[in-house]
Amino acid sequence: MESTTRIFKALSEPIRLRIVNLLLRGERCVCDLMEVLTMPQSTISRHLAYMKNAGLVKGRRRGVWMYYRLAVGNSGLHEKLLTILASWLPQTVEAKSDLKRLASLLRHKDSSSCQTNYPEKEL
Amino acid sequence: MESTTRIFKALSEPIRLRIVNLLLRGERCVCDLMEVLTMPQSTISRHLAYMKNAGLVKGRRRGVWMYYRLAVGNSGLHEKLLTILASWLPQTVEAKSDLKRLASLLRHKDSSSCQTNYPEKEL
DNA sequence: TCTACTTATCCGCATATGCGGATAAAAGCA
DNA sequence: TGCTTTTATCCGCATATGCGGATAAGTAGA
Repeated sequence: MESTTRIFKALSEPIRLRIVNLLLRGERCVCDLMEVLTMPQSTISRHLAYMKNAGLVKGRRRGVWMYYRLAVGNSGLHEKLLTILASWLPQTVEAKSDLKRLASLLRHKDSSSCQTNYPEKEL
Repeated sequence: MESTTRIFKALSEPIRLRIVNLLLRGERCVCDLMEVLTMPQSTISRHLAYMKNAGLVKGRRRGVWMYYRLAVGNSGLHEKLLTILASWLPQTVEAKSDLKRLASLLRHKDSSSCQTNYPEKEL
């Protein structure tokens, strides 16, 4: 029950729900997240640390970049939560506008900056 | 999104999840909740006020007693949350023991004290 | 109205957490 | 090693929230 309330806490800030929304489309590095969400890097990293501690996301280092992705649900509740978030989040105005900004960012990004090896889901 | 994070916050304390669990079986007055959860009345009332403010529960006064019940989900997400909580909560040890204590309380309760008019779900 | 019972709110206190600038740490490259 | 880039953590500060005893408010009955 404690681990469940930690997940709920991790979902209790709008900015963190927006991060979840972005990670639903694949892993992202901190620099992309801060650009899309237009928040200072320390703020983004702090939220990611909080979500990681709650078991909501996982991080993978690749060179200087840290890529974060959603952790697969390790309990029935966690898994179902991700499912309903995946169906609900994209309807929200914040999510839609973030995804637009992300798509534009990926289009114009310098190819020498952070890239993911993983196939992206459609934006 | 703001209203959603308020619901998540309302679900972010173990004691509040235990209240949700009890309310899944029907409405309950504050005095029953404080007895089952063995917490002081001010603590129970404070949590109920928080949950009510988040739209998670509703209160109904009947004489001196206040009966609280789960609010029906007014958004798709809210509704789905209640559904998965209803399937997950009863599996937890805390929920099981609370339901036992509730059943025993209802058995031995003085019939002159608070009663509900609504049919109870099976304990 | 006075009293008893139930619940809501207030109070002081402690902790958790948010913010964002500043600084430290990690990694890669020359 | 020294420099650059990216990310993590630290810092001081402000706010939110938890706790439970004390008190206020609401209700019913004598």
